[in-house]
Order: sequence, then C-alpha cells, then structure tokens
Amino acid sequence: MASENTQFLSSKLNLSANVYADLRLKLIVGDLKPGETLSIRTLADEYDHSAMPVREALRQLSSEGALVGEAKKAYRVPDLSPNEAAKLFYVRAALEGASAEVAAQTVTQKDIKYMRTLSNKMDEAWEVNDAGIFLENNFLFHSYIYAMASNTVLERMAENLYIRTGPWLAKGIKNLSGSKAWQKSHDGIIDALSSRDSIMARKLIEEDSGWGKQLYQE
Amino acid sequence: MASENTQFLSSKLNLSANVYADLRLKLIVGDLKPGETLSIRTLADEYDHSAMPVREALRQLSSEGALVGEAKKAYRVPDLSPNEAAKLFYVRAALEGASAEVAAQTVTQKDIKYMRTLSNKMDEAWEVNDAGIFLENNFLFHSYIYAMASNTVLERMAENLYIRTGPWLAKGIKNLSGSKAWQKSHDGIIDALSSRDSIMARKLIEEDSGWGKQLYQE
DNA sequence: GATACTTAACTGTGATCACAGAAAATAATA
DNA sequence: TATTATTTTCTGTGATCACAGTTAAGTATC
Repeated sequence: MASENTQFLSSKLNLSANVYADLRLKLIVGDLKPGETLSIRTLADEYDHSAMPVREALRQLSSEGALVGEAKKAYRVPDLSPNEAAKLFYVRAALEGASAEVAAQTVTQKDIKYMRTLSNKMDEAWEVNDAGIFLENNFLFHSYIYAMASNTVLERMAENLYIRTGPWLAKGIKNLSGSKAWQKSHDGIIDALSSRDSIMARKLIEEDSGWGKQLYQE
Repeated sequence: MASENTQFLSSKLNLSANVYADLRLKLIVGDLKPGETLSIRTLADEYDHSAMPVREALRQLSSEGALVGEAKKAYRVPDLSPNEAAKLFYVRAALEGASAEVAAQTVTQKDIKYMRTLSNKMDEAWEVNDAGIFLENNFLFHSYIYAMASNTVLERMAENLYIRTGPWLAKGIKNLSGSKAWQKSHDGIIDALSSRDSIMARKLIEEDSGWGKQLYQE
C-alpha cells in the first residue's frame, strides 16, 4: 500500500496529527472507499493508541468534509453525487488556475525537472495498474504547482479538495486503462510553465482539473 | 455585543458545535483580538461545560488557521503579517469573484432587496461607530453572494477566510471614520448583479475583497 | 534594587470511564 | 418460516484525571 508507513514518517508533534496524516493520505490515494465506515475504538486499536487521538483526527476530517458523522453513528466516507463532485472540481479549477498563473512567473528548471519525474512515476503506476500510486503522484504533481505559488492558504484549501475527491476518483479508476489523456495534459502544463506562459498554464490546468469528472460520464 | 446569544441560537447537535459557532462569530466580528490567548479550562468555565467540547472547538479552529496552538502553550489568535493578510485576501478575491459570476446568472429581485437591507445595516452601524455589527453585516453581505452561487464548498472556504481576517480587520477599523468607499463599492456590486452583468460583478467584487488590505497601508 | 534560583500555577495531551442513542443479533411469537 | 420483540453490541459525546512541559510568581542571594 502506498501509505503504509506514513504514520512513522510524520511522528513529530502529537498522536492526533499522526493519525490525521495517515488517514488523509489513505483518502487521497483511495485506500478508503466511499461508504466505508470508521469507528473511533476500532481505529484506536489498529493504531495502538487510546481513543483520544483518533477521535480528534476523525472530528477534524469530518469538519473538513472528508468524512461525514451524524449524531451517534459511525463516521463514514461520503459518496459524492455528480452534483457535489462538480462543485468540488469547479472550486479546484479556480484555485489551481490562480496558482498556475503565479507559478509560471517564478518557475525554475529544477521545478520543471521535478514535475517531469512525478509525471513519469504516474506513467509507471499506470503501466503496472497501481491506482494508489497513480493518484498519490497526481496529487503531488498538482500540489507542487500550488507550492510554487507560495500561498499556503491556497495550498491548504487545494489539499482539502484532493482529500475529498480521492475516494470518489479511486472508485472511478479501479482499472487504469483507456486513453492517457492525463499525460498529454500534464506535458502541456509543464511546457506552458517552462515557457512562462501564465495564461496558457492557467487554461490547461483548469482543463486538467476537470479530468476526473469524466470518469463517471462515459 | 453582536454574538452574545449565539450559543443558544445554535444549540442543536453537540456542545462542541455550539462553542465553535460562538467563537467563530466572535472572530469574524472582532470580539477576539489578535494575540489574545484562549485556554481550554478558562473557556470551559465561561461556557459552564467540561473541557472536552471547548477542547474540540479550539482544535478545529486551530486546524482551520483561525487560531494557532504550539506544543503545550495556550491557543492564541494569530496576528497577520502584511504578507499573510495579502495571501488571504488574494484567495478571497478569487473565490468571491467566481461566486459573483455565477450569482449574477440566478439573482432575483428578492435577493437584491435583501442585499440592500444588509448594506443599510452596515451604514447604520458605521454611523453609530459599532465595528462589530458593521463587520458582521459585511460578512453576511458577502456570504449571501456565496450562497447565491449555491456551491457549499465555495461557501465554507470563504467563511474560513472571514474567520481568519476578522480579528485583523477589526484591529484596523476600531474607529469607523473616513471615506465610505465600501458603500459605493457595495452599491456597484448590487447594481451589477441586478442587471445580471456577471463580468462587472466579478470585477467589482474582486476589488471590494481587497478593500480591507488598505486599512494598514494608509 | 536587580539578578538568579526555586516554587507554584497554568497549559495542551493522552487515557479512561459512564452514558444514551443506533445498529445488529438473538429470541420469541405467530 | 416470516415477523416482531428483546437483548446485546457498537457508536459518538461529555466528564474527569494524571502527566509533562511552559509560564508566571515568589524567594533568596548578591
């Protein structure tokens, strides 16, 4: 699994943050399925912690819309309606477009090289049919554009959108087949950034952001 | 005070949500000052609850960037640097502009009327020098535009930005004097929406979003 | 009177328990 | 056997405590 050792990598501050980070990645890469149920005590056993850290992590994810939690029922990974998914992708396109526009003005050759690496990793994952690694690197690719815009506010909000669309995306691409439209798209984005064409970068990113939506329209 | 009875109004689900809602509004309207310190036990006494609900509310606000909380020190209302404030307003302009563009396509006369009401309340608050009510209605005004776009994702993110900029804004407008630039701006927005001019609405909203920034540049 | 040291108060964090409502599993009834 | 009733298990929520750092207050030392 892609996120197996995350909880150890991020063992810095408190336990709640570790649990949160672990679940966060599991959502992004699709290790948690829509409709799947998460209970405090069960997870506490798995992480070998008390209930408190898990409880706080789940509440945070719930407040971010990554999980839903009614009254006294178990937390659940929400399944998105087409309408809800469209809203998430709409916001993502707006935020990501703005980021790309800024990023195009400060991008370096080192950045370009790193983005190509990520794109290659996505391709490798695609070939061996590993959706988890594919989504994780796709997330890293887009994250990097946000990071280049050096606006942490933007970055955090974008990440939230990936957490929320992760399970839904993973459901749609269980088998990695069909056209590699994403690859052409990413190549174009890299080229636009490389030539510092901020308008084109914005346009292409906005188009690429909507890519996932088509998974359920075919 | 503007938010005195909020905790009773929102006494629906659990106590944590009540505390969160109360603190949220206090931040938006400037009842909580930058640098102000919030401790779990102290607030628990004030709300006459145990530590748990307050603890969860503070953690949530912290995860949203509305409060900062290092290691084992008290939570604190962050004071924004000019750079940080600029980032928040940049994102706000992007989100709000997108909202206005959508809102202009579905706005009704009833909506227009309500927005005029809010703008009038702001004017009244301005005249009697009540910054809290002024900011609260300003928030409601902009919130309404988000609501008209009927994108809850967008709405939630925008609200977060108001929570985070609230204390900083309040600091800058302790005394409501000087030009009423905000009024002309709001009138223009209402007119643009009323005539369904989505491009103009977007433009004016983006300009208005940056209004607060000027508080510290004069 | 100012500085260094010690003590006390305060802080978030993790753990544990009691409780009431929801869900699932079992037993009873037809 | 199908349906209802009951019990048992599971759920988040609120409360309380112990702990280890942090900050503030107090006290001694010069």
